[in-house]
Amino acid sequence: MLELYNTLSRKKEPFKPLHEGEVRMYVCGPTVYDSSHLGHARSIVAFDVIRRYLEYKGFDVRFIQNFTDIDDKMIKRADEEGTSTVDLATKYIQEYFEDFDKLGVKRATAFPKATEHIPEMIEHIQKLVKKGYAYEANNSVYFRVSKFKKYGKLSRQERSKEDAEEPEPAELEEKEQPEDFALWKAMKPGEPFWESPWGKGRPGWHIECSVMSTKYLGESIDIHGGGLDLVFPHHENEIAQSEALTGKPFVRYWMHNGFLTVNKEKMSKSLGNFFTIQEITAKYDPEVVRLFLISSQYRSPIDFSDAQLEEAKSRLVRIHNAIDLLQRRLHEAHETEARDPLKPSDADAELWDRLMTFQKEFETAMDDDFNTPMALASLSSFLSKTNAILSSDSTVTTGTLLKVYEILDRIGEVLGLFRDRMQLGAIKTAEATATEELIRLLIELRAQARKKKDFETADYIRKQLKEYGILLEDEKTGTTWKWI
RNA sequence: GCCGAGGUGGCGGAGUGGCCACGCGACAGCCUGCAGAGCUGUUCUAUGUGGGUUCAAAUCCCACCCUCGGCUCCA
Repeated sequence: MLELYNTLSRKKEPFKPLHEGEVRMYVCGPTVYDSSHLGHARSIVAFDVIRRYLEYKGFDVRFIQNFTDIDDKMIKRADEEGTSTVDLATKYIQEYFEDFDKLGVKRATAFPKATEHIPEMIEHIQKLVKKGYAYEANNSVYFRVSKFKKYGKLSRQERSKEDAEEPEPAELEEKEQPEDFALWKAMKPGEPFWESPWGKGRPGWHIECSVMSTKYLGESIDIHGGGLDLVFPHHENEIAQSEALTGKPFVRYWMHNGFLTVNKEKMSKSLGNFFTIQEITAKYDPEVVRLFLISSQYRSPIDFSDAQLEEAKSRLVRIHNAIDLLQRRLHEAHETEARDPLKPSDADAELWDRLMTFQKEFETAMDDDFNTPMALASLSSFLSKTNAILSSDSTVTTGTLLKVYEILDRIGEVLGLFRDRMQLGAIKTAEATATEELIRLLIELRAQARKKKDFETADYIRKQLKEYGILLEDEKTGTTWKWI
């Protein structure tokens, strides 16, 4: 039974989607005025794993993530760079996809942009005005917080003392109460604008998520996610805007990820202590970065350091080695069985047993609010056992090995890890085939030298190959090699 | 001030009443011509401090100390 922590109740709750077998989730995406940094990756990867696990559980997941492509920061940055907000957005959205494809993040069902939903936002605001939840002042429109009685139910904050947007004296004068927030902002000279019933202007920040969530997923959705910093005011305001209009619960489960910190301080643009995803992936394999990010539970803070990335790297190598061993045994078993079918042995039984235990442990961990560290622990234990069995003299049938393979593949799919490693019989180019044959020839020569106790030649071959990035490893059943 | 998260071994990180995951590092043994990988074991009588409850507490209660975050843009 899947349980997840709901920020609304501050408790873990059993997860039951609104529509049987289907999950509708919305995650707040970035404002595309600058490169994504590792803090963003923390959030995006966390919800990617959540989404993947829901799919593993058999849910049909509709996953929407927005791009905020118009707001104060967009305008300011476009001005500084002498470009338009549209070009700025195009540039960083493209970069966003490059970064997160690299990190193995699955694409959302749709990536709606704020500027593509202006008419819907205007309509929503008009309805709020009609119902008395919003009012116009000097060509801007504000939400009347005092009218929405449940305001503060998510963040447990009394009403905000300031506008959620930049507090400007002019705005404060326009607003009835300081806690009211902007739904529509009147145009200032030189700014991009859209026509509206209140004159030229642009939407406030919060309205886009309410509108796009409703448009793509319906008035009530299952999961709405984002960073902990969005709880107030962003998500609180989304609830107000949406529920004031529909009278229905906007979101059933609010989920918020913890921060990525550096020296225990939040990684953020304003503190200047951030690393972009491009910087990090230039230094570490994206898969290492991903493993690092999921080695903490998504709600816990996670502290960045090179030592942590190095640890993740070692861990990943270990996982890869275990998979490589499995692949070799599978090929061997396959060749053997082509001649003479293998009988299931005690090793088969034990491996099978461990596999079932592993799968159960993995699911229990993930069912408990997506406890990825515990899930990884079960993986480690299982791989240790697999290594022990596959390194011993006992034989395991292809049937069992294939089952191990299948389950590892499914779990790799949930974590977004090591699946590249698992390609069986990948198609090779002619050059690659020739290279492999040459390497095998050298291994054969070295084996002959070793047989004659000519270790000088044997070590020379191994050393030279290592220089070319090829690592030889001697096993009982022969010598294996891999690229390093 | 208000709201919230957290302090676990050399390090990272789980665990919400008993026997304390898992990983990284270090060391030892097995294996090996050597190395690597792998396995096994040790490091490991770890739970911010002081009290209390209990046969039993990292886990529950009380007090205190410290760190970080939100209340202004932020994943």
